[in-house]
Amino acid sequence: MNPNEFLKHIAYDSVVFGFSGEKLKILVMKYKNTDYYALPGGFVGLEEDLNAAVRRGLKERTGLDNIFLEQFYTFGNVSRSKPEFMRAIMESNGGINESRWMLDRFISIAYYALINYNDVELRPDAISESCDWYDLDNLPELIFDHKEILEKALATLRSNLETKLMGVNLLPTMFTMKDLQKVYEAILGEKLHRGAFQRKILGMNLLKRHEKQFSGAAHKAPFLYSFER
Amino acid sequence: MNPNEFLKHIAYDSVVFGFSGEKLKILVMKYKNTDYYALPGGFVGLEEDLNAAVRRGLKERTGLDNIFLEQFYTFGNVSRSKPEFMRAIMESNGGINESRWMLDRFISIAYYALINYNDVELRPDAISESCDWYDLDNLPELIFDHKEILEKALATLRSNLETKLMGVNLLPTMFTMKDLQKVYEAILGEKLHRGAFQRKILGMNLLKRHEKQFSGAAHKAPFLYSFER
DNA sequence: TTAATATTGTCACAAATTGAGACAATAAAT
DNA sequence: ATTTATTGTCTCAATTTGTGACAATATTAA
Repeated sequence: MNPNEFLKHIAYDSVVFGFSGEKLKILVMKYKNTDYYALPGGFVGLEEDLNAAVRRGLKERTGLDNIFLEQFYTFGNVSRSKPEFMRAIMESNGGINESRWMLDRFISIAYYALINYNDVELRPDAISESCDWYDLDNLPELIFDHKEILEKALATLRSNLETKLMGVNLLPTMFTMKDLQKVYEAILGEKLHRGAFQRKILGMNLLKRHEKQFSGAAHKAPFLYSFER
Repeated sequence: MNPNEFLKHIAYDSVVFGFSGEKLKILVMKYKNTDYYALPGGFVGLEEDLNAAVRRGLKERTGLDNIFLEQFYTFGNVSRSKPEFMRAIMESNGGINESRWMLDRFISIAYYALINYNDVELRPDAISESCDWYDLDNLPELIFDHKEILEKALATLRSNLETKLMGVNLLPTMFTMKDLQKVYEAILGEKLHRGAFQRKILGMNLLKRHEKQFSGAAHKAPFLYSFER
C-alpha cells in the first residue's frame, strides 16, 4: 500500500498475546539500526475500515488470518507524539523525504490480539529489524507510550477473562483442562484451585469434551477439550 | 476555535446520560433547518488532547466542568461516513465553502458521560437548532451510526455499573438510598430487591451517611447519602 | 507381578454471597 | 390514638465459591 494513501494523524497499535511454556508473551518489534522497541502498529488506508487495517497489519507480521482481536482504547494526548524519536527511526531507514507526515501528531487506536503461539511465522516489516516474542516479565523498554498501552491491554484482558472470553486462541484446537488453567493463571497472575476451576469452566458449557489422550506420562490421562460450538 | 485548526478525519461523539423522573435520558441535538438528529460531537484541535476536546465540547453544550466521562469505543468503518447527509446539513447552514473537509471520511472516538440532569444549562451550538434531553425509550431517529454508538454506550454503562462506578454524577450531591436504587434500575432496566441492594451498596463503603431528611411524606424519613471519600 | 507415584475427574463439606421476605420503627394523615 | 406508607435491618433459604479428599488410572520401579 502506498504511504500517500493513509489517513494522516491516525495510527493503530496492537498488543499481541501468545502463550508458551506456561508464560504469557507479547510481540515486540525492533526498528532497524536503532535500539528502539515498539508494539506492532500501522496506519489506516484512506478507504480502509479501521478494523481491517489492524487485521492486515497482523496478517503481514504473523501470517495469521481470523485472529481474535479486540479494540480497547484510543490514545489521543498531544504529548504521546515524539517527533525526535520518529525522526531518528526514519533516518536509520534511509531518510525522511517522502514521509514527513510520520513526524506529525498521531492518535492511536489500540487493540489486543490473542493468537496461538505455535501457528505464527513472524515476519518483520520493511523498517523493522525483528519482530519477536518476549516474556511479559522480561520486556525491553518500549518507546512512546507503548508501555502504558501494554498495561491497559493487560488490564482489559484480565477483566474480560472473567466474563466474555475464555482462553480462546491462545491454545491449539485441542487442549487439556490443565492447559487452559495455565493460560488463566498466566493472564491473571495467580494460582487457581483445580477443582473450582474445572467446575466453573465446565459449567459454562462452552467446551466440547473429546477422547482422552495417552501422553505417555506416568499418570491418569486427561480428557481433551476444544472450544467447539 | 478556527475550523482550520482541527485534525482531519477525526471526530468524537458523546452519549450524555442524565437521570430525571425515574428515567434515564440522553442528550440529542437537532441540526438547523433539517430533521436530522444526532449525538453531540465535535472535532479535535491540532494541539489539543483528545479527552480535552471532548470536555470542551460538553462544557460548551452543558455548561458543566468536571463531568464523569469515559471513552468506550472508536468507530472506524468507511461506511459510517455519509457525505450526502453531511452536505445537506451544511447547506442548511449557509453553504459548504470553508468546510469541505467535513464531507470526508471520519473516524469517531465515542465517549459516554454521566451528569446531573438538574445542573445543566443546555446550549445548542452554531449549527444546531436544539440540544435536548430525550427519554431513552422515546428517541428520535439518529443519523449516521449514532444509534449503534448509543447502544454500545448503554451496554458499556451497564457492564461497568456492576464493577467500576456507581450512580455517580447522575444524582445531586445528597440523595437517598431509594434514589440510587432508581438510577440502578433505570440503567439496568430491571427491578432490584431493596434489602439486597442496600446491603450491597453499603458494603462497598463508598457512601457517607448524613442526617435524615424530613421530606414531609407520611412515613419514616430516609437517610441522606453522598459519594464523599 | 505388585507396589509406588503422579495426576486426573469428581465429590463432599464449609464458607461466603445473594435472594426474598418479615418485622419493628417512624413521619405524617385521619 | 389509629392508620398508612416507607424505611432500616435482620433472618433464613438458596446459590455460589473455596478447599480438601478420594478413587481411578497410566506409567515406572521394585
